[in-house]
Amino acid sequence: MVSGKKLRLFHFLFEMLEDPGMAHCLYWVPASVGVFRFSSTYKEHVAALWGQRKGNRRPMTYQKMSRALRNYTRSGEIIKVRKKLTYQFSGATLTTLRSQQRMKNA
DNA sequence: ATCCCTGGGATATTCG
DNA sequence: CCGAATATCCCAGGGA
Repeated sequence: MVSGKKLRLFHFLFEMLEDPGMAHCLYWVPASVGVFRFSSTYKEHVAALWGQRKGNRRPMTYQKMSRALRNYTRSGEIIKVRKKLTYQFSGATLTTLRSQQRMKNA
């Protein structure tokens, strides 16, 4: 048991993106709504943090985290952008994420 | 050819 | 026991 409440991968990534301190490893791509990119140098750090947050037995890697990201293609939360290490939240997912963020800050 | 990124099937695990 | 959401494993394809 990690904490009791489920934290989804896309929620975690959104949190990282909203944290200025994480900008060196994960950041929004200017000019495109909901598009973000991993730093090729620190992508493994983001994965490691995700694995720690979930309390996984074995360390999380970008390879495994990206596999989970590809599953979102089927469910529609996130789609892959043709550019390297770049993905995009679907409009609906982004709307949900942003509204939840407002409620938290209110 | 090598490295790195990408795509996805199969199976295991955790939790409600 | 069942299903959702990964987690883990693994292999293949493509581009610089």
